[in-house]
Amino acid sequence: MGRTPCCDKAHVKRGPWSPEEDTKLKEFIEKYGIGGNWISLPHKAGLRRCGKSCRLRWLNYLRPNIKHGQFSEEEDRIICSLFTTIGSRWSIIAAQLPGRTDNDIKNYWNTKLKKKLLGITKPSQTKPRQQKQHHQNHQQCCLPSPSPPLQGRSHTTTTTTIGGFPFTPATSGLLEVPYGQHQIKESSAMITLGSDQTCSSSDGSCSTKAGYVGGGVHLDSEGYLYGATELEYSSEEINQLLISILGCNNGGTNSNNLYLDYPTANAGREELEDPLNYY
DNA sequence: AAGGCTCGCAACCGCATCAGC
DNA sequence: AGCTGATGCGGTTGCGAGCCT
Repeated sequence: MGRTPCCDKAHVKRGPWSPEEDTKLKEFIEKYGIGGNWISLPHKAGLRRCGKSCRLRWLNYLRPNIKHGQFSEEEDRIICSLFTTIGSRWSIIAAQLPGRTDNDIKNYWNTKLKKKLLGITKPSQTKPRQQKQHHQNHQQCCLPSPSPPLQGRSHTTTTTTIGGFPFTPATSGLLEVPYGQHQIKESSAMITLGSDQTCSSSDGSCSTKAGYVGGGVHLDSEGYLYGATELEYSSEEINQLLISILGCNNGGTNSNNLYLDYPTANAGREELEDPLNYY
């Protein structure tokens, strides 16, 4: 009945790691690597710990080049940008932030960023605790509204406003969004989650893109956005995506028209494949 | 000064996925 | 193709530290 436990819980130590255990684990791994597999490692290293626990401790704390401490503003921006596009896929987000672990980012998001960005102010008898944080101005950045990550894709053809821009869905071809004078933030353009090529559904041509932002939208080197043809978004989803890519403040400079060309091939499809499966 | 409360973070848990047989 | 063990991942929990009354 049930699954077999990964280790004998009665005979392994749990809870916080002691400095001695850290040293043992670190020295063992530096000398022998993980020595075959994580399950057998604790025994070989002379630790009374579960293999999973050893792995976690190594990955999240002991591994070289782990960055601890405050997140920079740039890191904040990358996190919220990626969260907006791909949701809580912490390992993917962590891969974009050298030295940060998925656990770190998850904790940071859950305890700080989420509250900041969504403007959650818990009714409380007491005054909010003084934050050790260095920056206070993130409410204006990245998340326009407290909506869930991209999911349950829906098709829309209504004219609306996204990111402060007039938004005009057209009927054919490729999603193409001229930015005008808006600069693409470099880090967003460098995010790479999937193929670096997209193909036009209208003429069949393919081109290499400068960046793959996730959620099926590509940036090319000239500042154009391209949506993969198999994807569709509601205007609200694109709104989130663009705000996260363009940065915080479009500041009402809304003189540029954005055009969204939906591939006609997908017209009428009730349910589309989850684009995240393509990664 | 002490007790209560809140927050942040390390660690745990269980499910999903991968890899080898 | 199916089974089993190992690993990866994301959600959740528990504890310690700091703040408030």
